[in-house]
Amino acid sequence: MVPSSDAYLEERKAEILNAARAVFIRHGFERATMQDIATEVGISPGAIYRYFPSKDDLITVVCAAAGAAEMRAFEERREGQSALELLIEGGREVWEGLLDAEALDTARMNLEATVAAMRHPETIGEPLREEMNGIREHIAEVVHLAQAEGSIDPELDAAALGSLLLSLTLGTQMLMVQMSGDVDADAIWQLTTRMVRGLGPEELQGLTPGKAKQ
Amino acid sequence: MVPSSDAYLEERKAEILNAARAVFIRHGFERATMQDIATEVGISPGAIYRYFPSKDDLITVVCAAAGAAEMRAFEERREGQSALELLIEGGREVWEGLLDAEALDTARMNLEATVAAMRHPETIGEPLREEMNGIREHIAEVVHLAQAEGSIDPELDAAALGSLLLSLTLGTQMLMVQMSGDVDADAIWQLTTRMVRGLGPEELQGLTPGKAKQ
Amino acid sequence: MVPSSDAYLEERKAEILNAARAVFIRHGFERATMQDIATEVGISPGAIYRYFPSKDDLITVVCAAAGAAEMRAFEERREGQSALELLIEGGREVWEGLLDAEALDTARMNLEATVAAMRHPETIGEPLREEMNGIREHIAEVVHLAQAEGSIDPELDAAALGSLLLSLTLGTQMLMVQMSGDVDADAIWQLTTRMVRGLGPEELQGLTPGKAKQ
Amino acid sequence: MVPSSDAYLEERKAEILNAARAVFIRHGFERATMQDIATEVGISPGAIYRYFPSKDDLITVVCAAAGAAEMRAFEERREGQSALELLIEGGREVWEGLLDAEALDTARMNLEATVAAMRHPETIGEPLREEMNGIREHIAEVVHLAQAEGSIDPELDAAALGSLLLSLTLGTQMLMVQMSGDVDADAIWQLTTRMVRGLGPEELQGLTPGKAKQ
DNA sequence: TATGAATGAGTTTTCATTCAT
DNA sequence: TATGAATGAAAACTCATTCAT
Repeated sequence: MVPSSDAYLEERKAEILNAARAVFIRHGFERATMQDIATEVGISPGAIYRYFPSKDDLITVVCAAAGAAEMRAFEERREGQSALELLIEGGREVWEGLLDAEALDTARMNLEATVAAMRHPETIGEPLREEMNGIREHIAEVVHLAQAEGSIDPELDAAALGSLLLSLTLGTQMLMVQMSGDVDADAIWQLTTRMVRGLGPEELQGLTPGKAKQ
Repeated sequence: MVPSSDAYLEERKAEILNAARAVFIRHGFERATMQDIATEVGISPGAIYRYFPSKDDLITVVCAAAGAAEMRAFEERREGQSALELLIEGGREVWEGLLDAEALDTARMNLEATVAAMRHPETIGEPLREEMNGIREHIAEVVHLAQAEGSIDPELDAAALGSLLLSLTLGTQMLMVQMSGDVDADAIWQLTTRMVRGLGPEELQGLTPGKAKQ
Repeated sequence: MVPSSDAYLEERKAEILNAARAVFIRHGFERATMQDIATEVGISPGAIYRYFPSKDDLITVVCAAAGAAEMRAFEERREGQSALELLIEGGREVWEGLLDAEALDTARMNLEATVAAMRHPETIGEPLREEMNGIREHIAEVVHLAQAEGSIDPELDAAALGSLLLSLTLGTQMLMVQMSGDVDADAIWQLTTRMVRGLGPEELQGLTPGKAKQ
Repeated sequence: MVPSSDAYLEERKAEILNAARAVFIRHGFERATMQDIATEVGISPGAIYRYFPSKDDLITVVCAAAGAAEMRAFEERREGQSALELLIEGGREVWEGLLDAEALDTARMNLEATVAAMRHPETIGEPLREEMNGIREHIAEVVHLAQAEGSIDPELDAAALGSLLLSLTLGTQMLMVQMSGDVDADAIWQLTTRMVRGLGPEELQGLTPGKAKQ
């Protein structure tokens, strides 16, 4: 890799970003120092400024990345499924992110980003809000499809269900942080699917949650 | 009020605590300065140290207060209700806290406290964890009662439902912060009660969520 | 004791002075706070200012008292003794102060006062200098008497012996502080008397210090 | 000198140390500010922290240096001398330090260090104690040799003489500080040698200091 | 480009002193 | 007179950012 090439610069930038993320999770945005990050990458503090104009900018970019990665899973739609299955399948993919080894770190970064959004409404808050709103609406759309196909009660407030499912995801992350990871996210997810299946228009026929149980 | 009386001191202490809370919500724990807090109370920075030994202590106390206030509502049990109604009624009281004028501030403080818990596991993390665990178990107990009385499927994982409901509350707060308050918390709550009522063993007989509407 | 009487005030003043001395020895002049002293006396910090205009003044007075007490023993001359015995007897009384239970505290205060004298040449340094010079000259006078009576070599530099004996006293205090009291002051004193007695004119012939002068 | 070279850093560190010593002598450890020191070196206060982690550390290092330099002279033994001459020669070298232009500053630093030792028994007190004890024992050893060769009374308490000579040195420094340098240290030294020579077993025959001429 | 020493503004904390009660 | 809460001026220390090399 030629040092002067754009690719080299991009790679270096990504490297710094990763290090920053790790350090930010470890120490928090405010407590983390540029020196910490430089040490993590193995460069000098001054060098960071070649790639990012300021610490605030670094924070902004890390937050944006966090928001973007947040629930990319939702984007991957599968064909040939009922809308209800699509909803549950999408949720499952998101929840997988709450179960893996980095779940706690992801949750911590999410918390940090949310708090940072309060302090920087323009640069961090607004993009995060857009992101979250997008997810919320995306879920609501799928719920609409499920209502159209009859697997969810058409009377039900689709937007509310979108918010509820999103909140549940965020809240599970928050609880994980508060409980230092001692949360049975899988059990919550199993229960969630059961409850969602229970929203059928006729709360009865054939919808046998017992069977659907995990 | 005599300046040297205990009552005066207590009042002053509470005043500083309130100011600190307000300033912390506004600027965050790290960014808020003792000067900010002093200015908010209308005293000199040095005076604060007569009441609190350090900024960290002030943060700890504010967080503890936040945790304690968090869901005191749950403690107030009503007599003469079915366990299911008790569960929903308790939840409703908690959710009222998500609907009032200070809901956003409460949510912000909660977020701050959760992030602070990562940095101070001993002084802030542990008490918060205890608090949250208590609530989680409290809900699980009520769920058990509901299972015993037959209003909730006895096969269901009571602990998971406790975690789920707690997560949903936390997540709604987090979403409110991310969306700057633009969340229809009431709609989420309505949907939640419907979903909980849907957990009955026979998902059918006469459970009319519409009527239960708060 | 009527609170408004002068005697009461004087007693209170002495009480504060004693407390100040104790606190100063414990924490040093700079580190000791007015609050420390007030607590030691059992009064409020503000009350001290009724008796002493400032902390600096308190330090000055404590230092003056230390200097004055330093070697009051010397003043008490005995009659019917030879000048040499007078010298040794006077020294013995001073050295008794290096052997009692409070010797270490006295030494510490002396050190503190000497250091304080560097910072306050006018108010602390000058009186201390006067005091020490007085003692030095007093010893020299006794040495002169001893020379006159023939018990000490008349060629000897009386002023130097005065300085030497004074230095030895100060130095033993300093060493005691450095060694946390682990100094056999009595043995030093025994040796000192022997050396002083060895300064007689007839140890003699051939002993020509003048010539030996480097 | 390249700023990043080790030699540059060492030199800068030494420069700061010297400035600190000067400032500490001028204002005392407590009163001297990091700003004072920075100004003395001609750098910013923050820069000092690149070389020393704290003001306390700076004080500790300055004190250690003072203790170490204290009486290095003693270490330089000469061959072909009698033990008595060795003792007196060693003392003379030490006393030369009490006679030069920096004698007063050295004495002041010594006083400061002794007082600091009271406040920091671990970091300053203990090393100083070790240092002083080493010197005391070193002198006692030489005295033993002198006793073996017959130039000092073998009955004499060698340890006491070690303490006495050390105390005299310290005390002369202390008196110099108290008298603002108005002490004839040379005269004290002359008298000291005479008194030490007077400690021979037979205080008479043939002790010819003239021959012993340094 | 990279380095890392230096800057200097900003923060917490202490404490002599004052003064209303 | 005594009290003790409050003041406010330091002072130690941190760290984002700069810039000479």
